[in-house]
Amino acid sequence: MRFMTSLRFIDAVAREKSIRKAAEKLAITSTALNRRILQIEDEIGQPLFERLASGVRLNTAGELFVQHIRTQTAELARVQSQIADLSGIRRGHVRIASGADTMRYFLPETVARYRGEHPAVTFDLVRQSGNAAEQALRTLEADLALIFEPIKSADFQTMATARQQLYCMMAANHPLAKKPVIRLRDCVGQSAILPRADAGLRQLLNVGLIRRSVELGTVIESNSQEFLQNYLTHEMVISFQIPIAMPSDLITAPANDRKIVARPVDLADVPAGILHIGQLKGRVLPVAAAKFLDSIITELGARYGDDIDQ
Amino acid sequence: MRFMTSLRFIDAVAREKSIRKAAEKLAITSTALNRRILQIEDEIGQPLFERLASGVRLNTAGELFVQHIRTQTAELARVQSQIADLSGIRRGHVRIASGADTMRYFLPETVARYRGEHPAVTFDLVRQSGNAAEQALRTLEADLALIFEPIKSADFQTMATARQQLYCMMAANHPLAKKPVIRLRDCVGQSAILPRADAGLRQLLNVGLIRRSVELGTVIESNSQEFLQNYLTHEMVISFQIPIAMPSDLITAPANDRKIVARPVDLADVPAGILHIGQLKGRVLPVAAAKFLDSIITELGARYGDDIDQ
DNA sequence: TAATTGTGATGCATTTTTTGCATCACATAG
DNA sequence: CTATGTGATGCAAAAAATGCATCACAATTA
Repeated sequence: MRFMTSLRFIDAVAREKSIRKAAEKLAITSTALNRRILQIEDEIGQPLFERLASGVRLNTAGELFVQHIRTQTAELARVQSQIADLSGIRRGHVRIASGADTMRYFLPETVARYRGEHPAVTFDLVRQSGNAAEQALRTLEADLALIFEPIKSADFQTMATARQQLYCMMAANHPLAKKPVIRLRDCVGQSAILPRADAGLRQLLNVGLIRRSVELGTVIESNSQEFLQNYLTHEMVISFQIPIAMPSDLITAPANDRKIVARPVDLADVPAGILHIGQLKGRVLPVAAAKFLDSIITELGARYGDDIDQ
Repeated sequence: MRFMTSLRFIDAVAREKSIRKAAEKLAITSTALNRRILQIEDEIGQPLFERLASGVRLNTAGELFVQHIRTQTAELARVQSQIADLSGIRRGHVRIASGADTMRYFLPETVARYRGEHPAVTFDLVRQSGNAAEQALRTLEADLALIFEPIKSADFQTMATARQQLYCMMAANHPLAKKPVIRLRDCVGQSAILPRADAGLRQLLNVGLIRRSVELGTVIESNSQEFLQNYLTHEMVISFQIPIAMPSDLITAPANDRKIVARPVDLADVPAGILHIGQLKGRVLPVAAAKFLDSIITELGARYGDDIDQ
């Protein structure tokens, strides 16, 4: 949209904190960008940026104005999506900020199904921590966030939650694999490979470990879920995972020819964690995003039934 | 604001329902205006206007987009006002839609006091019927509305109300002037001059007249309050008015040297009417408008005390 | 301390965009 | 059918945006 150009440019400068850097990203010269900014500042009647030797920084007026730019950009996207929806073919763009848990299987499957019905809808999927995801909602870089952690921001509006019981993962020939349900005391002395401390799953597990006074032999920490899962076939260790981050047939299907198995951890030891699906409070989502949110909720309902709240 | 030009133009065409007429109002050629519209339609991906032989008309997409333009324009005004407020001197523009009642004395006095404190704030005051005022809020042509009538729109957010008792007005030497309180039965057979049927006051009076089975000799109807009031000194007739539409000292000050007097109508005959002060539901007002609303409420409180609700 | 590097601002020529005139094509009213 | 009004379009002129070269300033580095 042509008339948004100057506003987009200002937003870019605000994010880059430098006119020259922003100009490079925007594929124009710093001269042109600088002039657009001076022009807007002139029309506003006062500067939006402080000029520092190292670049620029938003002043108070700039903060207000950039916030306005971001909400207006999001609003425009919503209206465009609404208009596109009039023609029957749903178009639009959905931006999702989410943790690694849902990026593995849940989102690929859910997005694929949605795109099967609405091929003109495009997606941005950004893997981020809970904090960053909440921030992305606030700066309107994301429409939806899926967060498996306690929610910290008051601006987060939870649209649905899914309870996720912790599962213990291990090679099929691991001694613990024989038990249908794992108690934490069974894990004493076991070597474990775990996600890093900033993951919601790790926090959940820690609660149980402290409560039961169990210590694990943590031999590896990684923020790569791929690594953790694939490592299980190479050494006799255990790991933990929540259902949504596991292949959808891992729990339900018989484990005869599997190399890796998942066993639930007793809820008395580790309570179920909560996956939050939400948006920025008070925001009206574009049609495509709102409908995809419905799609997520339906999918969660089909998978976890009673463990879903809306 | 330069970047709003195309949007402003589209809004103008939507209001004029003709590109050529809008172009004239905007002081450009129809060619330029037409091209801007075609460009935006091209960017949106579908037409916003239906082309008729008599001009243009918004289609559904256009309705959505123009609504967006109007809210965006209002939002921009709010942000600008907020930014201006940072510098200490309050700037801004307040647009008020109101009936004739408050235009006579109340608004001139209240606006003057406010401008005394904030000379950089400018005003638009549009005298309109209740319906039109509600409509003006909806199209974002007005920030505030003062309506002495039942509210019809669900989009109207009442921020304050003031109860207004009906007063009977007459020349000081009129026989009824001796009574401190007027009963409707006192008015039987009196010649009366009244506002037209679409005024809130007239509707209020009618309720009482029907309830008490009283008929007035209505000799003149007019929608000019000036006319009604000034006519009282020329013929022995009565009229009716609410306090807010009377000079502020008419009720309180002694009537010794007055040519015109006001006497309250018994509340048992005619209930008090409600003056509604409000804005478009859900809208965040510019600083100047929000503060002026405070000012109105304060002024009403000072005048009518307990008869104010917030 | 002096040189270097990185920043935003600005004059001038160039390119791109917007505008206005003249005109077309079409619909409606008389 | 004619006259009048509407929006659309080709083309030249006017206006605006852009890029290059360069300046002035501050912070960092040698």
